[in-house]
Amino acid sequence: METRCIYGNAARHRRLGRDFFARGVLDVAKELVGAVLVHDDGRRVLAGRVVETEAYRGPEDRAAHSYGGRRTPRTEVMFGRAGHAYLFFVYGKHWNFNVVTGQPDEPQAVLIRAVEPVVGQALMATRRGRPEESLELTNGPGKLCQAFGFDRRSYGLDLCRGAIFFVEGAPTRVLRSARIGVDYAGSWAQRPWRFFEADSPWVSRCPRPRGRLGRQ
DNA sequence: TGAATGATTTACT
DNA sequence: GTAAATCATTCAA
Repeated sequence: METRCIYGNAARHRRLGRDFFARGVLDVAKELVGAVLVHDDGRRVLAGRVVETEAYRGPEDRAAHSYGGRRTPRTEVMFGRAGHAYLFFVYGKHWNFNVVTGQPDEPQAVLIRAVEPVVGQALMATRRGRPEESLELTNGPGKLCQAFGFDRRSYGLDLCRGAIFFVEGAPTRVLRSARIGVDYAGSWAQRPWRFFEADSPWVSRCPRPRGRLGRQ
């Protein structure tokens, strides 16, 4: 599926479709790094290259909101079809944006943790209260939601159609680490289910090096 | 109906 | 480096 040009050059951009998302969450999380997240509300366009993701794989993953098959109004969308948006509110302030993956009744999702702004930095800067060139625009899951204007209104939206979507990006070097902020999950927190672009200044934080050479 | 808590961010030392 | 902010969601009663 073609979309109109959204960032700068004349290249054509292909929207990621159902088949891309209806796979295992680890594959999708890894391959989303380098893709471009777009929010086109018809008046303004925002876009950013995904540089950091995390995979959450219920029901077995203790770190996932869908752990143990927990099916609530909040997690409901994760039990449905891949390619839909799962948003949740945390710490009394922040929204986080995910895309559902896998097959129905496999409650998985990829958390988008950081992007590199590509289009619409001025609006992102206004919403974030930071300069346009600031790394703080979108280098965290809550920050990018604020910059892109994501909140409960986007819950359940189909990312294969509509105003919010991903387009294919160029391949890039992807590293992995443990996920962030899920220490409550015991050994599940240690699994290397966080994926991020090597050498990107836009990732939310540098992973703690593991091993003498800082290898992943 | 009430209590606990969190897939974070920010300010401050 | 630490700590406070702040409220929707969840679960127990």
